[in-house]
Amino acid sequence: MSSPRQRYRDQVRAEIKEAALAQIGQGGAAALSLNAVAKQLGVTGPAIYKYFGSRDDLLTELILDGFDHVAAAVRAAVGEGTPRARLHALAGAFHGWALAHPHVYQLLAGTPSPGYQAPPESVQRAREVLGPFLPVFAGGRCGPAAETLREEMRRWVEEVPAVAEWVRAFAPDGDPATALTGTIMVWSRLHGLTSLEVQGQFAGMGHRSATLLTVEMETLADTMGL
Amino acid sequence: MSSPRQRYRDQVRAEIKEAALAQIGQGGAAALSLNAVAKQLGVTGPAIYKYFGSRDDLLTELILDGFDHVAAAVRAAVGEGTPRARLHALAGAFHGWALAHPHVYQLLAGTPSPGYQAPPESVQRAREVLGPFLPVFAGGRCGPAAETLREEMRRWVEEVPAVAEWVRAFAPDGDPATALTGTIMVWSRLHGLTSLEVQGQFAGMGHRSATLLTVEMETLADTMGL
DNA sequence: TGTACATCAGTGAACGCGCGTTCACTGATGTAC
DNA sequence: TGTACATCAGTGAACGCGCGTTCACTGATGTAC
Repeated sequence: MSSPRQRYRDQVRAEIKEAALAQIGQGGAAALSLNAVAKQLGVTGPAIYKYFGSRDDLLTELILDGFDHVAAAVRAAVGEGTPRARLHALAGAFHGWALAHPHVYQLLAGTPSPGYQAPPESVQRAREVLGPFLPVFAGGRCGPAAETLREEMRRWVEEVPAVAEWVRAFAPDGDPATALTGTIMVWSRLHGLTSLEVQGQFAGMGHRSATLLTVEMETLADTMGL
Repeated sequence: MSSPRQRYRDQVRAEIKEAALAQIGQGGAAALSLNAVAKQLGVTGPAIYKYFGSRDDLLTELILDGFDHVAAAVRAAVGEGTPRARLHALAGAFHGWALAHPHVYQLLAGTPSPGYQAPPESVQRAREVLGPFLPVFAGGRCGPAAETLREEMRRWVEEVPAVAEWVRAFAPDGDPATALTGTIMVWSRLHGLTSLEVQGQFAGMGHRSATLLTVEMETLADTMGL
């Protein structure tokens, strides 16, 4: 049970984050201004410093929150069924989340704003997002085209213990290199179509975004022998 | 033959652009400051206004130049051979250009900076970049997975005359919808892996970027029946 | 239940900063007779 | 070849702006006796 003061603090912190995200939504991370956030909450600028140490601290927290949110969305789509069906479910969750929160997606995956240093934890968080894809591919078999990539993944997983651990945590069975190969490819494809769409580059184009997503996942499933 | 004054003007304009690009290289478009550019050229801030109407004018010219450059790089890779080989050549040119000019690539394809309005010409320029891919796919045949996407492309090309013209200009023979399907997919895949790489997300990963590119193009060629 | 004290959210003034942009000007460069 | 004039690149001062951040403060809220 938290004290009333703590409860109030938490609530104001949440309101600050919300206003900050809204601001990022129109102008990117560079448009985030503490003074503007304060004004929107009906408060003077310095008041923010009671809740966040600095502008960068706020930005960092927004980014880590974003990773947690998308990771939760993907995790929630984990289920039963054929590997192919599971791939579609996970990809749909990722893509759907990004479209629902385009500003946050750009914050996570877009160009970092000038002078901002991404926190080291973000690598770990990104792995949480992609982790659920690993077991989907772990039981597959790479087609001939993907075999060269698998070879490189095999070396990677052998040389970097943290990667081996990551794969083991999500996909204890099956071949780690195959799991990584599929996951890298799904990441690249998802990011490609999602970021083009989130940036409005598909605007006025005659396709529904879900169609491209489906095609890309379907062909990836073929390649990975799912 | 241009006058000495004109020649001098052109040279200074080029130097300004160069310094501006270097600045964008470390900090994104939001880090572009006219005063800083001027200082780097050993000149006071207002002098820039003799050459560019405003900061946004400069940014616009950099973007349009960037499109022209990447379009030229792709065009230079057009050649003979099987469709599959031509696809690899074009994709390699695109990807290679992006890696050689990561700042510019992010300028073209990344999050626009706050308050900046992309010029309408940029749509036309982007079509010049992707155009050479159209004839590669025009003679292909979509696999079953891509068929739904092709159907949407068929409607698009029927409804938007500018798109039909674009396809006809680059791929007078073959099926326009198939050409568009392959081109959209190649765009999405290229942007995905290129932007992840340009943003350093693949850093410390055990794969050479060319491998992923090759695999993605190889599997796309399979899907499109090349 | 009432009083004394500690906590702490928020204020308002101030700091230095760099930004884009304007304006009247100086002085060198080029042009025309 | 020399002189008068026009062009125009660049200067320096100034504008208003919003930014992140600090600091001493006020006043309300919560706590302890």
